[in-house]
Amino acid sequence: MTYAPLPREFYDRDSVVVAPELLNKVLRSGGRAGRIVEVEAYRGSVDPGAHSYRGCTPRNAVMFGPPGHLYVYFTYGMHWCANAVCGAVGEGLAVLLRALEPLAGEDEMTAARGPAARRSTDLCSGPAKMAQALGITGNLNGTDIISGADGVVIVDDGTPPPARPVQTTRVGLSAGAEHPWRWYVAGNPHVSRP
DNA sequence: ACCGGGATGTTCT
DNA sequence: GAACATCCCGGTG
Repeated sequence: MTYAPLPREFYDRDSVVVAPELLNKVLRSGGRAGRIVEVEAYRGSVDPGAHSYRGCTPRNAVMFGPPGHLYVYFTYGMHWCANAVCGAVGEGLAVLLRALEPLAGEDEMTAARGPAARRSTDLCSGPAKMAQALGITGNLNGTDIISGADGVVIVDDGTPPPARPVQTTRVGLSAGAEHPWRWYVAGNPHVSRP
């Protein structure tokens, strides 16, 4: 067991390459951790579904910064979602972390999620559920997930990515919905939707 | 099981 | 003023 943080070179590539390789890595936030089982790639100026499509704004500035940082955004008036920034500075690439299989801190996750989470598959089976379960909000936007200095890090525990991940179109988009840039671990019950 | 609507506030047109 | 990388609850079958 190595539990090595993913290095900068891992993130410094196109998000469409990084995304499927993030499957089966471990996201840790303080004492809570889970295996990444569902991701989506967002691709900047070529992707009308990406927040970064129309260029840098105060909201999406972190997406245009260095890879290996966390981009956290607020949506629908109540939900936070978290991405791993990829690619070179200025490209606006990121991978949305959509679902985890809980590995540690399940009691904290359950407390954070509230009464709606009755089963372990309710804890992190969606991007906003995952952020809520792990206590990730806007105050972690821009933090370094290579050093993990602010408590959030992605590590490799030695489990390889699935040889044959399921690839589909992304969830919840109007623009850019045709691109097949979502991947998940086949058969995993913690995925947001099959 | 599946579907429809409401919550709730930031961001950008 | 509209859209929004969502989720939850209550209806019906």
